[in-house]
Amino acid sequence: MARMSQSSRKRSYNGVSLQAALVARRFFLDERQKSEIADEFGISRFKVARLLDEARAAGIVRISIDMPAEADVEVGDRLAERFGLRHAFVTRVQVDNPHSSETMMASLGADYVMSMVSPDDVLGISWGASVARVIDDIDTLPAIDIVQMVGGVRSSDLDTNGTELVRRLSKVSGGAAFPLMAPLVVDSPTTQIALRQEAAVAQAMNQFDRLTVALVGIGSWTPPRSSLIRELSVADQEAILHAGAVADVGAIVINAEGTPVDSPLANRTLSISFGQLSAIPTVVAVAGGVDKAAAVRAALAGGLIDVLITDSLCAEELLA
Amino acid sequence: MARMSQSSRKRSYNGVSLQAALVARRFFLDERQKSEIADEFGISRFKVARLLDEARAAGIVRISIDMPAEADVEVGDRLAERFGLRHAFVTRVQVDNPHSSETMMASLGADYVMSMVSPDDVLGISWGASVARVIDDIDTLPAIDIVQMVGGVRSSDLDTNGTELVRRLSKVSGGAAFPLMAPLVVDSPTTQIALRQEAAVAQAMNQFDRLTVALVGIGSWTPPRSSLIRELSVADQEAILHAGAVADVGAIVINAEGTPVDSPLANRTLSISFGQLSAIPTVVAVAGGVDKAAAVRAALAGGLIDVLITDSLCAEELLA
DNA sequence: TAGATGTGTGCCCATATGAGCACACTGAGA
DNA sequence: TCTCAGTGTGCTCATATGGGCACACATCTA
Repeated sequence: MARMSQSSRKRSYNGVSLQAALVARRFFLDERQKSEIADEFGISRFKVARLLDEARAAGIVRISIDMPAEADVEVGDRLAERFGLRHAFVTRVQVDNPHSSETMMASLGADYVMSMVSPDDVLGISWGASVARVIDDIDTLPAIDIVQMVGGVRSSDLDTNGTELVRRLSKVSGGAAFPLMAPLVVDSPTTQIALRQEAAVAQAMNQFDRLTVALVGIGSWTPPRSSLIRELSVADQEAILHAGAVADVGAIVINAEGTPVDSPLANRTLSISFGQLSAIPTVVAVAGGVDKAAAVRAALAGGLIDVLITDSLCAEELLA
Repeated sequence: MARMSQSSRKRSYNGVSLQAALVARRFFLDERQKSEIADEFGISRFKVARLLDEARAAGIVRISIDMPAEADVEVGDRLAERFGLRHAFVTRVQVDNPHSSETMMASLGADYVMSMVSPDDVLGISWGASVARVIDDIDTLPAIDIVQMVGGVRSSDLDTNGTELVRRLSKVSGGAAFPLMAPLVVDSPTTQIALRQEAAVAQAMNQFDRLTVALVGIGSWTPPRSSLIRELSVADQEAILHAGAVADVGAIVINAEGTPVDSPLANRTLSISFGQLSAIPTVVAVAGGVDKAAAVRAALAGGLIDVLITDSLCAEELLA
């Protein structure tokens, strides 16, 4: 209909016509439809679209999203891109209250799991303080099955025990619970094989291949910040460290490249294997603090993780 | 696909989930498509749309448009709504430089005319300083016809003379020019009738019914701020004032209600009539200053104007 | 003057999007 | 235990929107 003069010189404010600004206002602020705006200004809807593009390109339209102050989304995105993660969430560590980041990480992790889990999913969980805190914050879930991915441990207190966590979560979900009623580490491969065949144990471990989502922590070996270490004899610890251990995920110990180390535990643990964990479509890892940076980097290198929830201290170290 | 837990309690930051904020960021900042975002977060595109609605409703998404600092769009909108105008543009008067508003009004008016005129339009212009300044700023136009709507005047200087303005504009447009080669006011109705039939005059006046866009000024009678007044004998002035004159548009004199006054000029002017002006789909009026407020209000009351370009002084008075 | 080139425009058509609906699940009350 | 609003969900289908194209016009060049 209305055809503009061909070479209409643009009287510009910030590089675009006043009209572009007016159109942008109608569109973004008044939320009118483009064709409606076109009618109002007597131009074609295509022109409206082009003016909007112009306005955005020229920076006339400024959009900002209020993020929770505690979440540093920008750094999260950088992390995600750099390490090929689907998502990375970074909580800002407050200098006056270093513990707050743990709370925030838990909250973020819980949010994420609650929002992304669908009724067809099967959720596997490992153990440890970080995982426990996330689970504490999960208060609604579809009726999905919950599977314990690593055996029980001695030293961890009852609350962060895998079996206890499975029970708590399945209560929330209303789905089936698959606790792994066996120690994480046994003394001999024979015992391991025997236990595997126990109905109660097999029932849980048979679920590993069905898992679609996993929630895990990351343990560090250098420096030692891992609940796993405390479960092992000194001899085992030394052997594993000597094999190049940098991190553990579940009970899988990996080196700096993210590949499993040659470890005396190989046939003596009752827990999910490297291959099985790798096969899970969505592995969500929670780990924060400078100490854990090397371990997290190893896990990232191994491609074990799809979603990372961490804090700014760890994130900065990873990006450095 | 992914169906969320029914009563998922929203862990809220500013009333909406963190997820909503993340989705909003992807959509508004990264300009991704909703279905794309849905895939990324593993939710349906409908959910994405709803999260976006939520986020906007909660005020998490803040959009601002950089307007030229001189244009007070908000007041313009209030004016437009209050008086049923299609558009109203208001320039801010700078206290240190009161003349700047005239320049800005001219620029705004020129912008508007240039952007809204299409090749099928026929543009009519009146006369006066404001109109002249707008026309000075018009530097591109489709090849449209330009018609002079009011006859020539004695007192106005050559530059703001209607005929001169028509020539200038038609040069820019490249279309036909229809100057009105006759005095605005003649002494007797007989002369008026005679002139009307002159080919040169009739040629222009026959265009009045074809006009689709008009650019006019508004003259004030109380207080007297009108070039028209200067064209009239004292006797005429007094008769017209006595008849309730408040404003003139072109050579049409109206009262406070916006209806034409009983005037001795009725059969003695060579210019567009009230009815003809009212019939023009888009009448753009340019007038600013506190002095003109009453006159502008009258023109608005009469529904003579579709688009108003004014300054903040006049606008405030109108809205008071 | 004629041709070449560039820019801005509306239009076609595949695709993205929104309104309203039907359904599943929850939680309260009899 | 059953029923019955209330709420949140994905789905259908009409509508809004964007990518790429062809065309008109303006400007430049020989």
